[in-house]
Amino acid sequence: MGFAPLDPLLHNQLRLAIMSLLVGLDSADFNLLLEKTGATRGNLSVQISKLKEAGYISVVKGYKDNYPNTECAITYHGIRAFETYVASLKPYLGIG
Amino acid sequence: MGFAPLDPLLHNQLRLAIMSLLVGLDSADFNLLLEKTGATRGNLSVQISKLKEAGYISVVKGYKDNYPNTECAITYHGIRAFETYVASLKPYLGIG
DNA sequence: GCCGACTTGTTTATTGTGTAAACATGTTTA
DNA sequence: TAAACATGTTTACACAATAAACAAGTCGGC
Repeated sequence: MGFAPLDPLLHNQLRLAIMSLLVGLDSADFNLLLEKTGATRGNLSVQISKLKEAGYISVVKGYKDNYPNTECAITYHGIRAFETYVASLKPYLGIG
Repeated sequence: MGFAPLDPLLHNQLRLAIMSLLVGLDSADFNLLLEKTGATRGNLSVQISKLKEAGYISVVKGYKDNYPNTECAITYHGIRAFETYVASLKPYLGIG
């Protein structure tokens, strides 16, 4: 029962919250993530970029009611990474 | 089902591994932690200091077979913090 | 005894990361 | 048309993580 390395990208409160939401939601826009996570815009923007860069989420920029709108969705790769992270973390927590 | 803040002190791979071990072990010396975590000495030393500083663990320096020996044990405060962390983290992971 | 290798840990220095403040761009309202 | 608002992005700073360098003592051969 060793301690597996934890994906550093997911081992961050905000990025993990984003991924956790997207796993259950299929898709969410910037403002929904903002509301659900309680993050600042700046921080949310940065972390979305990192998740996108890693291919964990897809980001589509469009417009909604004339305003810019950023729609995020988790990718298959992201789901795999999230599941691996959760499994790797459990031994640390004394779970399962 | 919001996302509670995660104790930054515990939301770190090495410190979490140390705490996880100490929860189950009552007491462990520097070398045991070194072996079980796979960390470097420098890193382990730093993170032990931080956990001690927070009152999450107690550190007793003595000697074993003529060599310096650092014995670590989790405190009641540390157990509480660990349990709170685990409970706070679960919603992020989609657990219970 | 002395010198080099080993043991146990600490301190430091560098690199990276997290975050909020400042900024950019466009839209609505008065 | 000016002020306030909406949606993000960029940047700058402080903090954190880590390995390398260091310190202090111990053992073992000569």
